[in-house]
Amino acid sequence: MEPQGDEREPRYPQRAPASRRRGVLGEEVVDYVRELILTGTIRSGEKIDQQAVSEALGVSRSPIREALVVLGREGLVELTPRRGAAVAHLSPEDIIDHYALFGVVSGRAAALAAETITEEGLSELRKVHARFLDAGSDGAALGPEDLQQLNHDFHRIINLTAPGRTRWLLRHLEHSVPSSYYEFADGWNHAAVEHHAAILEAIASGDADGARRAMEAHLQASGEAAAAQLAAIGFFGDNIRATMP
Amino acid sequence: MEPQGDEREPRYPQRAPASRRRGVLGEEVVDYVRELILTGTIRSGEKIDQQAVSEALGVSRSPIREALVVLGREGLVELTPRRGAAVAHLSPEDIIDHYALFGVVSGRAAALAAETITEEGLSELRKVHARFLDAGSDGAALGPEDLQQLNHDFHRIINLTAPGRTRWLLRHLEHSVPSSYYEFADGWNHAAVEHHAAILEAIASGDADGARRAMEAHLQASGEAAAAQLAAIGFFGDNIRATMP
DNA sequence: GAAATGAATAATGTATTCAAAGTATCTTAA
DNA sequence: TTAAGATACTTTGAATACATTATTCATTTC
Repeated sequence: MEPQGDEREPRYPQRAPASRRRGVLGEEVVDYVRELILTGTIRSGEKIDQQAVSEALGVSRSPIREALVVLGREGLVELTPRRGAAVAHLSPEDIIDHYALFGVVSGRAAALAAETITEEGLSELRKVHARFLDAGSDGAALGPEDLQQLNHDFHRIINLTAPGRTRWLLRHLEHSVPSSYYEFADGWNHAAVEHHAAILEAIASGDADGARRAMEAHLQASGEAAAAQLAAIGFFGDNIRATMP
Repeated sequence: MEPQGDEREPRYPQRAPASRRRGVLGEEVVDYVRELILTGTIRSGEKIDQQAVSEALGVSRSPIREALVVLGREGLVELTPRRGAAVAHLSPEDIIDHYALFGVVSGRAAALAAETITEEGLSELRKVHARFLDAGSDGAALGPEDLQQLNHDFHRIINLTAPGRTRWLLRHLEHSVPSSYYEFADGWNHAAVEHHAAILEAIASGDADGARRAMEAHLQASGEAAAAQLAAIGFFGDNIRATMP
């Protein structure tokens, strides 16, 4: 097939769709392309070749198009009417802003949690936080994915007290941005533990406004860490221009 | 079912796509279906027949599918893997919640406006508000659409001070819910004028937190009005069951 | 008579085809 | 040599075709 220089698009790693079941192909394509974007494999502003993705995944262009429409709605790709799709041109400020939004919505959830969380929920929250705390202090046998999971659980318990639409928006805000906290920075987990402690304390004492503020601060810090991580992997890759005459 | 209903789906009003330009058909279908949902033409939980929509608009099913995927992301439509699309099952509480989210995000924009709005922006805002105020007091020759426009302008000026992603989210939150304020209720404009006055005053005095709270209160009231309007048009149409034997 | 089984029917999801618009290449003139 | 224009090629967006799955409805069985 490629004897010599048939370098169509070696950029898109081939991957067989996890499940061949009809009806979910589009979502799998969404995940695939989103990962390519968030890992910096395809850079900001770069065009997304429908046929290349189609060949890489071994599916037709129909699910590809639907996936690109979804990612367009998420704001990760820009769709230009007759010119196709390209990776959205997102600046570090956009990431910060996105996390600030994430913050005000999560803050609302935290405020609601402070008012309505049950004793069971609170004890669950304390348990998760304790494990998170231990992992940071004594270097327990927890891998970065475990920390990621604990962090996720902490937020999930809080968000469970929020109404459906708030949870729905939180899910979307979380997915359309890098969430691999364990990749953020070295000191990140330490900072996150302190943030979580403040959030937990406010919720436990029924301080809705304090919980809101603590959560907003936490997400703001997360945004800065996420922007830094993205910069590190070349997500904002404007350095291309710097190397070009 | 209709007694002699050999007609396929008389529910979908035929409509010629406004522009035949390639590349925007999908968006037009989105608008069409969204309007059908928000006007209560198709009820909560009702199935959306792709072919019927396709025939009503005179386009193929491809743009229909893309539109349904978009509406699924907006939360107005529920997509079940091999069972197609149905109008999302939204409760009054969901509408209230949606507006509460709208409120916290708008509140962030208002807080930013209080800190960063320019003199020009502030004077624009005062001008728009004055016209809105006049329309309410002396029954000026302003139609409901004009009031709607003035209300929209008021918010737009505030939101212009917000970063790009915040504006982007606000646009989406606004579109996926009824925004015909002039249809809300009789006293609505009067209430909105008072809310706007409070927002304007807080922004003008640089009171970020006050602007945020005023905006949140405004959107919460809007949510209740919107839920009432939706109930009035039968959006939550569970009364069907009551009239059926 | 109600539940269950199976075939017929319809609708969905994906692939494929086709026409229009974009992009690149080549030619020609200034 | 560069700029402009024409032509070939690519890619997109929409339409159509096809295969699979869901739904309906008649028939059978308990």
